[in-house]
Amino acid sequence: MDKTLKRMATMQRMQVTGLELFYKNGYYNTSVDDILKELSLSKGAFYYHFESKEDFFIQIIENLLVRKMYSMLIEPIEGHENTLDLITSCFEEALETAVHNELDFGFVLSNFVNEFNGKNERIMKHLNDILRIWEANLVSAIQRGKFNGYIDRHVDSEGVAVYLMSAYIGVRTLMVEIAPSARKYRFMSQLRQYFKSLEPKRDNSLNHQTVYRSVN
Amino acid sequence: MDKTLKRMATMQRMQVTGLELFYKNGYYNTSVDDILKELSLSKGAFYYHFESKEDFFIQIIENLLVRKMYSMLIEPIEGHENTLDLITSCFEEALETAVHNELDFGFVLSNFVNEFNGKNERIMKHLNDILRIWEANLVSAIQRGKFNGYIDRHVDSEGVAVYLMSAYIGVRTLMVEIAPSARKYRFMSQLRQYFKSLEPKRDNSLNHQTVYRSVN
DNA sequence: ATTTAAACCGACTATCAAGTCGGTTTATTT
DNA sequence: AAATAAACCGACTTGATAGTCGGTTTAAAT
Repeated sequence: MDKTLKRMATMQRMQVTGLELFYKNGYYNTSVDDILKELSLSKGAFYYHFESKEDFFIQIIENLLVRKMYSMLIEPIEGHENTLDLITSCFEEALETAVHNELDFGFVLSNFVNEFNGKNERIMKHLNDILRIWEANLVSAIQRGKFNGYIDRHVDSEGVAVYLMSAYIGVRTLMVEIAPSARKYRFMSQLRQYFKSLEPKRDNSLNHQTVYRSVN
Repeated sequence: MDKTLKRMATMQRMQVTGLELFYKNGYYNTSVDDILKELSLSKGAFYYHFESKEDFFIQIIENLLVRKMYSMLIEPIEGHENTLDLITSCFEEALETAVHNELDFGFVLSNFVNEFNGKNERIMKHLNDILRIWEANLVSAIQRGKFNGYIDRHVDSEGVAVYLMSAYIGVRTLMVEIAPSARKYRFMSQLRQYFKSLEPKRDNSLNHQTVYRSVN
């Protein structure tokens, strides 16, 4: 095998397993040896490829977390259809993977925010960057929704974005132990209820209302 | 000083400082010595009063966390006035203490849930108990609101409770680093918007039909 | 086949943290 | 004042864990 390929493959394996264990047990509670044991690799291999445990983690953020966030929570809401529908099914899908105990990267992110807050400034910077991207993307989705007539013009886009992120992060915390599936269902119902209240008021513009109805 | 009093005083001091440091740096990232150093006490004193670090933490939960949760997030919404107003001002107040970097016990709780989830079953049991109490209390508050005519009868009480807890826990996670005050303000606005949608509808069953059908 | 360097091994060091324990101080009782 | 026990001290043990480093294996290049 090509040397560069082998290098990439090994690093990739380490990062994937690393993320799994870091998420499952926490960063500080997972030793480098834990990861290496899982892969039947040695300390030497690890420190040949990575400078330090911290450096390793930052590479995981950049290579895995960021990409997954994009594909799961950012790209799915970039279309020009009804924004609220897009966000609804995006959240629905992300929470469904969570119910099945798969990695839900939105939560992985907030989980790490909790763990590193006030402890590791360097890592926090990377995590906050992703949060900001997520927020910015939601804001522009809301604005698109307003422009296209799916959302009332008087709605505060930033406010909705913060509220959505809050709700998502929070429900994932609540889903970790108690009745994940039931809580997901209840959460999604209330989210729809909330979204209802963001739709254009009748007195505003009948045109957009019709657009909405036809799409629905 | 009375022996029993001295004992209580020392234990109390240890627990208060312990909670502060555990919250700030995480449980696993805070050593018993860190706490003792802060208080100019020794290992001997600690293990004279507590069996282990874990036992110490559970006593903190029972003596400090539970009580504070009650006084900050449970008792304030127990009245018979407009439930939605009660919850609004309760959250408003709790988030305001958070803005000023004081201990916000709702978040302390969810923070610990994140840290111990999958790692320490015994501690998780205690934390989940508190979550359940919070939830049950919210549910009965919503039901009271329905009974008193402040909330629409068709609203799903459990759903609203889960949604509220989610939103609260989530916004606190988001407030840890970026623009806490602005986020609090935006969050509260959207919460009010959401609450508006829970108020009784003037013309009854037809509207609710539409609401529930749009769930697609 | 030989060379060379990347990839990997694993014993070792240094450090830190939980918990132990024999001894000392402090305050109460008699 | 002496006796007694609670409260506290701090050196020590035990067990992790991050990171080091000299040595070995593997595979591409010549």
